[in-house]
Amino acid sequence: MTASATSTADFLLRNVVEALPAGALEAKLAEGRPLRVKLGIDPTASDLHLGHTVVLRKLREFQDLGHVVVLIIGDYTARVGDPSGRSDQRPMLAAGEIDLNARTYRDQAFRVLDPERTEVHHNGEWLDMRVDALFALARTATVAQLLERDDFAKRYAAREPISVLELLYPLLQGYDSVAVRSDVELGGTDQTFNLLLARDVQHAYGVAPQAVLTLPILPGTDGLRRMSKSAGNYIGVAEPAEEVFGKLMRVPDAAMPLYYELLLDRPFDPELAAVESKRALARELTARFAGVDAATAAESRFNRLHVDRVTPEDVEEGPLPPGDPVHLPSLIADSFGVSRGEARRLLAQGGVRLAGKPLDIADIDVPADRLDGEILQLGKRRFRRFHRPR
RNA sequence: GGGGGGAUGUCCGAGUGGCUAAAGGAGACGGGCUGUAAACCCGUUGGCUUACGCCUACGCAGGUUCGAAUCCUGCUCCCCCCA
Repeated sequence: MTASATSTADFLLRNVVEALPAGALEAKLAEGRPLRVKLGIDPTASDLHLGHTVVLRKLREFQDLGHVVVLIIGDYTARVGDPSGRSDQRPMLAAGEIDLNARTYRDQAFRVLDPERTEVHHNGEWLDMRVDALFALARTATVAQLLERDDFAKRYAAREPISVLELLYPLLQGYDSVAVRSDVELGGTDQTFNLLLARDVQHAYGVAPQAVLTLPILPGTDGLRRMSKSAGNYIGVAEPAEEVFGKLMRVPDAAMPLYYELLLDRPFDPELAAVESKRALARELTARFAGVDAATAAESRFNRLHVDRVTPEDVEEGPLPPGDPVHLPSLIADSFGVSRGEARRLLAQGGVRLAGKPLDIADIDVPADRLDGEILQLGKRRFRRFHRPR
């Protein structure tokens, strides 16, 4: 092995939790050719989120060294639903929904990846196979082997259901590796089993087994559970700048070191005040995905809203309903999409402001004059200005 | 084929005839505090109603009862075990 292959490997192994089997990556690099580095993403949600970008950034590093990324949109595997890290079965997605999601993935992935060095495939290209081909694939692993997987083992022990289809998932993912002849595959640590099983599948098909790199899982905005759409704790790369910035400011302080390590190129400074390090992170990441201008605007709006507590001027406008006085619960319910009961509750809790001043439950009916041209605020973040229709 | 268990509010999960719009937790939301949409504290969390209150709700359809999430019958769906 050459010295340069070793130092390149060291660079590529930064942040990597495990590189399996030992020395496999170095050996591949030593071949001196552009490697095919695989990442599979199932289009189960419409957006890529920051959690995905941890792996995407690592792929980018490979690209910058001249290697080729093979991005697989798992349109077929999405129909199975990867059970990794889940304790219950996933609902199958409708084909139309999957197609819709798949379309947006490529564009979003290219916010991080270099399109020039990326091959994109849908695994329906090869997984739409004949039954005898599927039989051949199914023969490459045993039930005992598949039950080795941690979450399968737990569910089996707990007598929870495991469908045969789920059991098949790792094999399908492994077949992807055969089809694209991947040299290296990346994934989160929850993917370790699948990534390794792919080696066996490749071997069974007479293809050189891939090296496997696993990366840490990024926690979501709750700072606890892995970032995912279904947990509702995700930050999408295509979200409006304001959302990205605000959501990042909502991430618990305790998760900051990990966010720095996995998403930024510079280390977390424990000396810096929590707010400042979070702010810097939010600024940088928002700029990365939404652009510098949008990030700057998002930050200043955030400051006005949450630091200065100033009512913004540029808010959505709407007409006042006919009738005077105006029944506030109805107006709030219709404008903000909450129920009248909730509007009433918010009013009673001091969560409704008119022109910056809190209203209370006595203000259930308000003269149209008081509302005309003024801004109604619901909670901290929802605003609307009303005008009397002419 | 046989036996057993289950379906409760956004989610998880108590509840076996009235005190149950339904414990508890999570989440979400509001307020307070704050250089954060962090942490922490308090509160709210089915719909309609200024309010009294009314309506809807515990898989679906019937039934028993003064009264049912709780009992009975049928149905649908799900899970486990044995074969």
